[in-house]
Amino acid sequence: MLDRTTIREETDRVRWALEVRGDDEGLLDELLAVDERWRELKGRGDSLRHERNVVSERIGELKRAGKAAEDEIARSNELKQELDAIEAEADELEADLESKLLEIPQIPYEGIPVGADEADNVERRREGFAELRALPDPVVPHYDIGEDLEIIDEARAAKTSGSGFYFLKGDGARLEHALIQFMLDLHREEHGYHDVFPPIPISSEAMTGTGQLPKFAEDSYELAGEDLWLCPTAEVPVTNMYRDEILLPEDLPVKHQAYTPNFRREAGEHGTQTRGIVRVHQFNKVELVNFVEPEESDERLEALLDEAEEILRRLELPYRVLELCSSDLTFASAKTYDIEVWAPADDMPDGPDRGGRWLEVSSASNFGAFQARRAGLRYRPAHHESAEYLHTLNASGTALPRIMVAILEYYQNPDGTVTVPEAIRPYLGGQKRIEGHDPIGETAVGEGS
RNA sequence: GCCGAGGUAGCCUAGCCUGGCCAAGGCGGCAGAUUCGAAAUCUGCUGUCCGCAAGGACACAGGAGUUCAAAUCUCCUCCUCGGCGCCA
Repeated sequence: MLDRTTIREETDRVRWALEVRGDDEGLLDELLAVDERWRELKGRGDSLRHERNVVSERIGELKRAGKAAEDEIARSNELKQELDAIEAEADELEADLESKLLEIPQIPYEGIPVGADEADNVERRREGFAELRALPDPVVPHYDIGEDLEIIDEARAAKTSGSGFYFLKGDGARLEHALIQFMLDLHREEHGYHDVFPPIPISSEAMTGTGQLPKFAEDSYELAGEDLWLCPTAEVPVTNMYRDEILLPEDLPVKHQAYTPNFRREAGEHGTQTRGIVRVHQFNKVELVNFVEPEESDERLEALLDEAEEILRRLELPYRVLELCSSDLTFASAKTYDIEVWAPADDMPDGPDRGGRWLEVSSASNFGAFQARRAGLRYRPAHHESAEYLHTLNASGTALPRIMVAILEYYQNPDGTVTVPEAIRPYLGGQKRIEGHDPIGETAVGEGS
């Protein structure tokens, strides 16, 4: 969140932020009005409390001297009544202020593209298109080839969990494990990341710290009867693990990575563009989380993007990099790059000129002090007496299902098999191709045919 | 889940039984004095909020209550540690 001083003293910037994000500015005006009233009451309450303290002290003196203090006690009780009324209203206003403040988004960095919707995102680069593999014509979509090879099973997942879930089987499950391990190893060995495996149920407090709550409660799964939510992204537990702590300069930069399953309700997201496993309720992801000193965050975002891109380069998957425009930024982000992998099968109107479509596999964001302020993430700079909020950043490194989609489509062969990208063969015992075969076989499905 | 002990400032600790006299003391950090410079020493500062300021309010895990007055008494919640139980 933004701090109150920013809201008061840099109102124009906050207003600009709401405007370019396409958010309602009414909230800001309400907030300012509430703040003004609150400050007035705060002042009155403070002076009443001061008087009460003086009177109380006097009572103590009188009693110790063995004298009567009835008048003072009466005065004190009177003050208490007045104070109660003022405090009741002030508390109410304060709570209102807090909740409004939590709904004011991060101010985007100057210089980011200003735009009305995702069409205004700016494509920065395309990579990996110089030497493309020879592709079958037509390319079989991942949901079909996944079923043919018996490695993705949505039908059976419907029996255990409903729609929007899938089983990975045989080489599909092995490919998933291989990709996870490959990503973790790469980031650890070459980018200096420290591994973390966090708890998956997450408290409301932590969800608020990174900005998922209170505004986006409907996006996540809440556990019945508990104040806990299923992890929507490892960003939440990993960013919150140092909640209310003050880190030392030598702790920085913090570079943590975590593989977790991620759970999202994705209410209302159905249609042809979401067929298969591109938009599901549960998916695995390796997340990169960074904490840095404020002056380093701009540079770190570029480095973070490069670290995430390295996964695509090693897997030799063609992709592009977008810089998100103001209205497409997430709530807490000041600047975001998206990495979209090329999935050649389904021709979409907004897809690349070679056909197929773009799938977002990573989003690299600089949150500035926005999350740090909410979550109480501070550090004590060398030669300074007071703690300061640090800057948080994160990037997916990367999301698994869409990488799987890209591999199944881009690496497929005319004979219906899929070549394993060289970078991950060591994780599959040297295996070069995925040829399918579920030992349980089709007869066990029992579709009634 | 049961029993017990705890949670005080960036860190360590006292105060709690017996309510009031600024949450004492130490470490660390900052500033000043001293010094050619440093060490040592001394002094001040070292949380949040309101206020132009003077100043004031708040803060002892969180919340509620008792009281003229709560770190201190009462109740509830959370968390940590130890023991018992259960368990992949």
